Amino acid sequence: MPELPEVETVRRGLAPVMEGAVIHAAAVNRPNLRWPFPPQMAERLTGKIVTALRRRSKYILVDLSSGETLIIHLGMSGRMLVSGKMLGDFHHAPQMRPSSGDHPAPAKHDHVVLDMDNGARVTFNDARRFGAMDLSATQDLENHWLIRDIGPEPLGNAFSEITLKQRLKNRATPIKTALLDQKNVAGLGNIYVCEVLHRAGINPTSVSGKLSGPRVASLVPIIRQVLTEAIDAGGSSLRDYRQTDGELGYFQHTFRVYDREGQPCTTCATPIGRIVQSGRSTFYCPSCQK
DNA sequence: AAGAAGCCCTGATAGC
DNA sequence: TGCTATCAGGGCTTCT
Repeated sequence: MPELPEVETVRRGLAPVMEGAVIHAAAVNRPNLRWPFPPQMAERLTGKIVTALRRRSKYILVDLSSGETLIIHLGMSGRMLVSGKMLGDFHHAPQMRPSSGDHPAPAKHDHVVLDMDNGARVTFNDARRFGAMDLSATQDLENHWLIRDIGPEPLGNAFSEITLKQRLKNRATPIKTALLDQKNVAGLGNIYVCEVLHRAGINPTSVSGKLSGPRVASLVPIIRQVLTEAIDAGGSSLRDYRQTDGELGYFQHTFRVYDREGQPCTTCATPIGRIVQSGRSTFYCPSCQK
């Protein structure tokens, strides 16, 4: 579920409580998520200042004063919970130091817990354990095996009509599958690919390499728009989440096609269809998307 | 080489 | 009620 907008929302929620703060204690409650944690992960986190929180594709990057970066992927069910007495005030007064305590009881699947020196607690909970964490030298981050093959950030300058056309040229794979491929463009998942193709009026089964230049070009601003709208929706929900249970990243959002099989298309009222491509559900309007 | 299927993992849900 | 089958999906690995 977490795609680029959800991950960005989580990053923004974590930044005020983590940036500039020291990781006072790190609890690593199991040896692995999808892959083993790096050696001595707790020790390598403890006592380090979080100098910056960044995002690359669906990865959250936690830069540390040690020169290492903690790479976090939420996978499918990963969640971040922020707790602490001064929860609602971190953003405005990050220098305040609430007393420790005042955290919810440990929950099932709380795999990594970071206690910051400002009293905030950041808990990574992931039922399905498709998530991942690793440590990399910050300098070498771009060469990390999880990151090195990822394509351009869709909201950055490196993503353009030219690069997308280049990537799709001569490709026999359906456009749905191509947009899901992180090498072509970073951060899109099943939900937003479906939404993008609906807005673009492109049938998900269209052969990538046979789409006309203008149609491929039209995808670029639509991808940017869909992601930006979702990030904005997430951002506006941050405050609400912090005031309630501190859970980040899963906000109320309505989709035009995703998970709406049989329901009327918002554009033409034709029932939304569902097909399976590369083992994943694709939702689309058989009438609008040709 | 490219494309598609397989796999990991648990919880929610549907069906019996 | 309770069990079982199915599905969800990011992204690496394996197969064709």
